[in-house]
Amino acid sequence: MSTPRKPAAGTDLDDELRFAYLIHDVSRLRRSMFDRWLSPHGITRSQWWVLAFLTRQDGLPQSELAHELDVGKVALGALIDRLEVAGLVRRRADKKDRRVKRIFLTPRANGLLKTVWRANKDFNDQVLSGIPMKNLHVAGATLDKLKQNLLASIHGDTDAMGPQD
Amino acid sequence: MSTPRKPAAGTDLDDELRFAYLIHDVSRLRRSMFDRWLSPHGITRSQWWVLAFLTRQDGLPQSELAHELDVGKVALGALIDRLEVAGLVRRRADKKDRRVKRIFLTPRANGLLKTVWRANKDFNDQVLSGIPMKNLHVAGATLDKLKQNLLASIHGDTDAMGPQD
DNA sequence: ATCATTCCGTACACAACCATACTATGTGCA
DNA sequence: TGCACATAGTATGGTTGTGTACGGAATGAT
Repeated sequence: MSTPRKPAAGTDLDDELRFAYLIHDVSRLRRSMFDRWLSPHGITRSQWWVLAFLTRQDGLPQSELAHELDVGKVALGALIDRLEVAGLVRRRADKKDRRVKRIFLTPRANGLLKTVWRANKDFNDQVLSGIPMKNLHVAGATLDKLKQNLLASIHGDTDAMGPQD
Repeated sequence: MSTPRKPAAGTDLDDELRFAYLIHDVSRLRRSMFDRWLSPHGITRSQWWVLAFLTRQDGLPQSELAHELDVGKVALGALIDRLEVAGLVRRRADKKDRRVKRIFLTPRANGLLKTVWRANKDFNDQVLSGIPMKNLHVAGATLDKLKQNLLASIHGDTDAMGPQD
């Protein structure tokens, strides 16, 4: 396996930048479109993400939820605040450990979620239309590798990454 | 044109979700890594992005800069505020049109940029390492198509996209 | 039992982004 | 000229996210 350190000989800097920019761009576009699309429902993408996760694991402590969603405790706390005000979730104290507050969906949230789930699927269908399955898989694998590289650079590889002072 | 509405027959919902999540994830990871990496330099990724663009076109009006960077006028205004405080850019009034303020890099910014440019390249090299050129191109094309779909859904196609009430 | 440590959630401060509304200025049309 | 309209930048307020610091509660060691 001659996996070169660079993607390939002759790769132009602009190619790399273009790709980095594309990811950033597509991600931002998708988020903003989905947010706009979601706005009539009265929730945001981040809020939806929280609710969606709770449909699979209701009653999680805030910390675990934050970890699963890969978001800070503070950010999640603020999200829960708004969701609670909107009547979509409820905080309930854990009886064994008085530090933790578990988050539960309300019936109202369950109703909303059903609508949004299907809508999310339609959104994905539309956005992925005209893309051959094969390309989707190659792109998926590429992004996966990218993700691994990024994760790897968090752990041991940081000395090759920056000033570090 | 039989561009199917779905990417391909048999595409699983989970495939679509996985891909959407991958983009989101990779983008966020990359941003956060780069931000962390950039922090010793005293600027953020967004600020760096502004400066980088100015190296190619110094003296742009705020509005044009905002358009080029695809960010709102307000967001850019706030960015410029901070960059000005940090002594990295300067606002100067246009003589012909007293409404516009043109943004210029300071010498200090030019020094900083030189360092960050090369570092950014190293970062990209590292993150893209082990990815065959061919895959990068396929993934690029896929993301491009995705972007076009997203942009298209802004204009005419919204009736297939959501509740719209 | 007490003390240090660790963990949970929150408070606070800040960066970034969006949408809307506003001021000041320029432009075009009657 | 004068008035409607468009544009540049700012103000304001809301959402999401980060990092740091803090109080309350559990835990482990002595």
